[in-house]
Amino acid sequence: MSASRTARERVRAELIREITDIARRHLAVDGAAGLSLRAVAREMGMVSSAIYRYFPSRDDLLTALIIDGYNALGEAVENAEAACAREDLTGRWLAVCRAVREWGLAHPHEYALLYGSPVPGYRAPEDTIAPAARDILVFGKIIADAIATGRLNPPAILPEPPEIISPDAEAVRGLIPGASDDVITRSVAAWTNLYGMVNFELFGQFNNTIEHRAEFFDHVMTGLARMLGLPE
Amino acid sequence: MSASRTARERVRAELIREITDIARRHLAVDGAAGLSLRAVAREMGMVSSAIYRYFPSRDDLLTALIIDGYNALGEAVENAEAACAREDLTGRWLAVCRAVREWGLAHPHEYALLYGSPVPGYRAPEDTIAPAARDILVFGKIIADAIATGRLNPPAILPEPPEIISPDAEAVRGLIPGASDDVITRSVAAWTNLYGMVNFELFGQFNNTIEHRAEFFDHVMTGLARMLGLPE
DNA sequence: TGATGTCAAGAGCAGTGCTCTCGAATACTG
DNA sequence: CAGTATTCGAGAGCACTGCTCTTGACATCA
Repeated sequence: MSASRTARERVRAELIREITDIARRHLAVDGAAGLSLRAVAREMGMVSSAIYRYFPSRDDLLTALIIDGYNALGEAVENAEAACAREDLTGRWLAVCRAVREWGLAHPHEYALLYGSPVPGYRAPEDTIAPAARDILVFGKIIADAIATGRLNPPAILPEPPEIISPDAEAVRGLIPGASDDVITRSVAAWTNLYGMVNFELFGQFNNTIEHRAEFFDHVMTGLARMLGLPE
Repeated sequence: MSASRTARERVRAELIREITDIARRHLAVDGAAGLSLRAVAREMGMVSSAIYRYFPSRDDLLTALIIDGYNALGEAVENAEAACAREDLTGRWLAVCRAVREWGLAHPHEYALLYGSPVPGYRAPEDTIAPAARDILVFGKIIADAIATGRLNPPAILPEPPEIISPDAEAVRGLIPGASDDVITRSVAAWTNLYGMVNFELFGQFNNTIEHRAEFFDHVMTGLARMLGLPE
């Protein structure tokens, strides 16, 4: 634990950072499939084999980028939501939605890495779970706040969720304390709708059809707020 | 146009079919990224360069698989919907939803090719547009039937869509004649929710959370039917 | 100073998409 | 029917990939 050892570790950490930075730039330009260890090494003035001292395989580098991506997205969502007045529940929900969409538009390849087709043969390790939940945590807090302040009134036009999904709802309840199965079901549905919209826009399904995408997105997300029972 | 020419063209068509069949099998096992022209050629007992007589590039082979995929999915949706009683509008909608989900579960890699992250550098050619719309056509017909028979009554809990998306709605109205902007907006939202759900399930976002997926899916899709205004 | 561990470099393996050339077989035409 | 034109499979080759292994230089520590 001498100073010299720390020095070595520091240069090592610095190199790892530089590698991921370059890799992220390549990812942003060429997408995940075009990410090449050799190209990253070339840009660093290293020989390709040296990279393997820092990332044992290409998948490990991808994992690092995925974790960074989840954190970047989560941070964007947290910041957007934190800028809203606490009592403006619908505004907080809309801020979350817009933050997801805008981050996706700004970083399409990274977004695809997180929410697009899984990379074949790649299995996300445990380390990705916590960062992946940052945005959901924010969302859950909004619903929980609405419940706690007695301001969640979901319109009674949906059937009750079937008994059998109760254990699943229970697993989600940790994020939304005090929520009924119905509220939890609506929340998960709204969440999938949010990401479904962003997916459709980013992956080209709206091409030649929906052109006023920001307005359309806002309108649908506002409707979801109503379905969730958030106040107008 | 003699018989011999037809003979050559026939063997050519047969070879193309065989290549796509083998490629589809490889795709189902290894995913799009693992699809290798050389491997396909090897399995056919050909030399790799010979494949290029039939598909000028790997992307062209991928395009063929994408078109086949859209057609297979579209056919599955058409068949499922055709098996329903015409007057059972909600049943027809649910049949469409389930057909999409079940086809996706049965062909995850092909589904990912259609609705997952776009393959980098790959641009879908015109030929894919028509097959890609087969499922949407079925869906549009259900809503159009509901309107035509006066049985579409969307609950009035959503805000009106903003004026600015009217041109987009107009573009969709070809699929759902007689629909208001509000109905069209709800339809597109429901459609994205359907695919958002299937994406989340197939791409792993429900792992360790939602385990009773068929039941959850059915419940959410039933809720969407209510939002669309389909009769109970 | 000498032992230990870390590192970059280089060669090499097996695989990829793709191009080009060269004979041979097939189809069309005078 | 004979000659020409077209199509096709085979093979070599280019540039690239991820990854492994060995070698020699360097810094760290006892």
